[in-house]
Amino acid sequence: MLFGGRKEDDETVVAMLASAIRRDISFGVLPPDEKLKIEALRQAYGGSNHSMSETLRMMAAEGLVEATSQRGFRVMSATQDDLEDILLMRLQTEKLGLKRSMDRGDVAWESNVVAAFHTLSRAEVAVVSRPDDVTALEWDEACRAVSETLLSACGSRRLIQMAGKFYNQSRRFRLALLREGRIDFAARAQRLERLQAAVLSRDEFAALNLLEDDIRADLGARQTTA
Amino acid sequence: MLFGGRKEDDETVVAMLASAIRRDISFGVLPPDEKLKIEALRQAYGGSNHSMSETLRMMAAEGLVEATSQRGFRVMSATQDDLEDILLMRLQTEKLGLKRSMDRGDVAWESNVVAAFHTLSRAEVAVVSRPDDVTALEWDEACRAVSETLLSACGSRRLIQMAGKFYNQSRRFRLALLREGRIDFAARAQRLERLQAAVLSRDEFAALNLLEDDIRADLGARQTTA
DNA sequence: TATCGGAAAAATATCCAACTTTTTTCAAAT
DNA sequence: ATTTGAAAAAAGTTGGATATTTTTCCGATA
Repeated sequence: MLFGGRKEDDETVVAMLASAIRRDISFGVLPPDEKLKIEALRQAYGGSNHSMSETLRMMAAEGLVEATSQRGFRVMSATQDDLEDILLMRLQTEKLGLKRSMDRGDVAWESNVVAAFHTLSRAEVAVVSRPDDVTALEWDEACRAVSETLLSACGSRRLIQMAGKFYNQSRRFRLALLREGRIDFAARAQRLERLQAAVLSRDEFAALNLLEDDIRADLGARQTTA
Repeated sequence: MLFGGRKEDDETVVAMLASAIRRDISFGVLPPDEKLKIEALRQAYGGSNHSMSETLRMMAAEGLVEATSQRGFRVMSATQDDLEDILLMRLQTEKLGLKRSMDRGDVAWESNVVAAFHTLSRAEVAVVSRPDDVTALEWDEACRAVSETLLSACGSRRLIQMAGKFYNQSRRFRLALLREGRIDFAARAQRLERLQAAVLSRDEFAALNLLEDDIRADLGARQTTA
């Protein structure tokens, strides 16, 4: 475990186990395709065999873990195909969600968008200067919050859920890019600023293109626009 | 339980419980928003409390059941909003999937499509003449098989999963329409025939429009095209 | 040497019974 | 009518026990 992030507040045991394992998968502590043996995990993370079993079953639904009947669980693979598949789904869900939010969002939504972008800009500065795991996690959370906020006015509960799920699946790849120093933060800052402006001025065409660029950059893909 | 559909073949206990409960939710035996108490379900469907708990947690991920921390589970609501949300997601996922399949599908895919449509046409005849629950279930399965086959060549594992998930969520609504005799099977037959023709002749525009019409009709929504 | 088969070991899946904590219910008191 | 708080119900958790399945490994056979 990277840092004993037990939020001993209100969460249930299964939820705590899930977030710990989720984090370790995101950071690659549990590498792709690794077998997840109940007993071993139980000793490493705590909890009973049942709790662990339920946790893994839950994470299988999230797409972070692969379940095979009577053969247990393993960390979801992270091949080029997976990356492209996740990229496709993120583009589809987030673009649609943003479009709908821009059609429906009110002033309160706009304020939330501004707030989320502001938080992110601070997190970007922090992660550039202090690239440890805690900062990385906070940066990633800020990114997620922006995405979530952008979609929050789309009016479709299921679309939001789906987008969140695929964002979670993409975490591993983004954090790997960060670790390898392959993120151009200057370009990012510019892109995010333009995205925020486009969203607030309700320039749908520009916003969707910028969002697409951002998601592609997030996953290390080539840009569409020059 | 409608009919003790235990497939005592290979499935695990949790899988059997899930398919039994899934079916009872689809048929409305377990109505929307009904509280699902572990102990009561355990007695009705069998299995231990853990098996039931895992089953419900799994079904929550499928979107057929709603889980609230420390407050148990209830059958997912089935409001007009839910219907429209599911409709939106089915349109998005299935249209994109079909488009991609039509770009990529080979002759083997075409053969599968023809086969699936043929099976469905037989099931349609059966469900019109003999509208009992078993026939309804077979008809529904044939519909699902067509949808799954249409998407099978789309090249995106996650897209296929999503589409299947939302199809499952829409089952309740389709079966309700069927029960209430609100399905125009003549129009359906025509639509399906035209859809198959459009798909096979790779007429993307026509195919996507027909698919949209079919999904909308499936969920009792107004048609877009006159 | 390769592989085939089957015993041994490991791991999963399941159940039972008890216990803790949280939520819900319900009736009495303000 | 609202609040309060104790009793009841239900969810969450655990440990241990057992059955079933998968994997591993080793010797026999071709």
